[in-house]
Amino acid sequence: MIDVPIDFETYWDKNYQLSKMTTAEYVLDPRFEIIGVALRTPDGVDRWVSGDIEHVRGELLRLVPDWSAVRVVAHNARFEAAILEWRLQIKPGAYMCTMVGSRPHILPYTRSVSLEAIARHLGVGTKGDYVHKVQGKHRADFTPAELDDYGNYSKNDEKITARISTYLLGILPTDEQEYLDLTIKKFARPRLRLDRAALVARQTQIETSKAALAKLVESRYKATLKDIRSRPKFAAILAQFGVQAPLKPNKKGTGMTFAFAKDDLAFKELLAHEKPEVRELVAAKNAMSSTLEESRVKRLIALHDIKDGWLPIPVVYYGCHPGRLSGDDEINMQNLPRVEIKNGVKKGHLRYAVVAPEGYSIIAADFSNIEARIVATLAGEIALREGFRSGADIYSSFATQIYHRPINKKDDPLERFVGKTCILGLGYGMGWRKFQLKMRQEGIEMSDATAQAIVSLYRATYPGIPILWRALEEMARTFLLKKDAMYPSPLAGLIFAHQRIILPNGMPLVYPGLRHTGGGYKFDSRFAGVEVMNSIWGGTWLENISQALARIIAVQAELRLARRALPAAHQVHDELIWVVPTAIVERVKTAIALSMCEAVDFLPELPIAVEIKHGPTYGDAK
DNA sequence: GTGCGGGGCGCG
DNA sequence: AAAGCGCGCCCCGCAC
Repeated sequence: MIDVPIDFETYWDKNYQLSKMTTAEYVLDPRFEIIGVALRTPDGVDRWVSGDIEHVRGELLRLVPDWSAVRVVAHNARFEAAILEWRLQIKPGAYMCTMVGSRPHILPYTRSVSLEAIARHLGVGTKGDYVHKVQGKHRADFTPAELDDYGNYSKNDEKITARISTYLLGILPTDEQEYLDLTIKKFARPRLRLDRAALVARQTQIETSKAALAKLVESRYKATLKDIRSRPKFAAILAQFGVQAPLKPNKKGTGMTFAFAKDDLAFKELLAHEKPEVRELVAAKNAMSSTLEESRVKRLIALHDIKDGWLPIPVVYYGCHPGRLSGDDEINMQNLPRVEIKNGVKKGHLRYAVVAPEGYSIIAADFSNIEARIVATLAGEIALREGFRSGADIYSSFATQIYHRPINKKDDPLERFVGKTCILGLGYGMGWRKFQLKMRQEGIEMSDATAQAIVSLYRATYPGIPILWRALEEMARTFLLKKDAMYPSPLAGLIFAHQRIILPNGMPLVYPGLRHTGGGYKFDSRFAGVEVMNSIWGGTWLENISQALARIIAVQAELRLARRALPAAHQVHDELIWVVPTAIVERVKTAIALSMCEAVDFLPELPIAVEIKHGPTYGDAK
């Protein structure tokens, strides 16, 4: 595979530009026009090709005879991939993106992955600003000399990209390079489709119910849905019925704010208020609080219409601190509402609109409670670990200890739920106050003493877990705070070094600017200035590490299967999604199960279990 | 009009 | 503090 760095320059103006629309919308827009493209051809020459789309395509095919043997290198490769594949019908063998490839090691220190910021950080050149001079300029508007200048600017960007790539490829393990490529292809080569009729039907349902709500609110309360949405206006409406709006401390702890969230207990209580008007208003507020489905259905219909029904999935490699993917391009395909019935309301309609093409089925495979299993294994809690391995009902077992009587899934769903929350939540150090609150929000009342007792019972039952929190703090104090420190720990091959934990796949979990202050450990936030800090302690570290290890395990499985001709269409953290011919679904499910359950090299004792389902739609595969 | 912070909600 | 954590997008209100 030979690397070909490439940089497209395309028409843009005030309203038509990438920063104001999604990649798919921009590239497939009628206004789309290639001004030119800079690339380094396999003979090592940097070139600039300019002309109409047929000319560009012809030249790219002439200069690079075998694109299947090429890895395209670009800064924001999702953009270059969309142009190459959707506009020029050119399919390279692989992609390398310097923008997302910079996220694991460099972003923690630059807080920006712009070509300019990364180039400055690495000292590999300075980006020009010619692109800002060409707003609203079509190719035909350029004089030959201007086009030449633009070509030189573009070649400079391409060369900088090439240097950044050389650096990154030197530090990114080959598995990660291959995985990064798969994330670009999830977008460029969609395998899932959208069911337009299902989307429109759902949209109509939503519109109808909103219209009915608007009518009701207007006739009874002389208010609009906008008034309901506004916190101060809603408070004023409540006051008309003698209800003082519930308050809670704001997030910064600098004052009070209205407690109008669906899980705020004081707000929830109003759902049982003696006045039917109050109950109705609170229900209306709740209905107006989530617009996810409404806006998402719009976005999906638009996507359906610009890409012939295909669903390109924009995911960001290393979008999250511990390495997981994040969403992008105005759509987060990792938070579609689940298929379930909550408070008597059916959810998950959008998942039924994500479908397999004719003759194909969707397979969704989940790692079962992978993080809790990792925690048990890292902490050396052998009984817990082996309980998971044997398929025992862990949640019921712990609930049995809480309630001093045998609990089982069928007869004691509530008690088992308490046990489940403990096993999944208390491992990261949740305190009894938050535990009690969480339980209350689920409708389970619990005294202070009971909540304290349950949290203590958890820590006493699995003492290795609190010990692990302590050990992580000790290793942080000894190694993460010290320059040039390097401790290869016995924990899953984790190496503790200055401001970072090196994971068993060689990738870092970075804590930039980590320091110990009076209030504990803090590190610079990725999302704001240095003055904004994230706090961290043993429980947080265990959470970050477990999530990072779970991510590596999922990626290893995804790569194994991709190499066996089963590239995943989508991934949601611990869930992998494939689209396969319906005729071979059962065989493929077996192959997937075997591969996903393969022992993990850096944690051989980890018991793995998967849950695999399939159906014609994503909703059915749950 | 645009950008930004806060509160909120969805998923894992 | 023996403290669950990780994201992206939405809307509102407000500053400029």
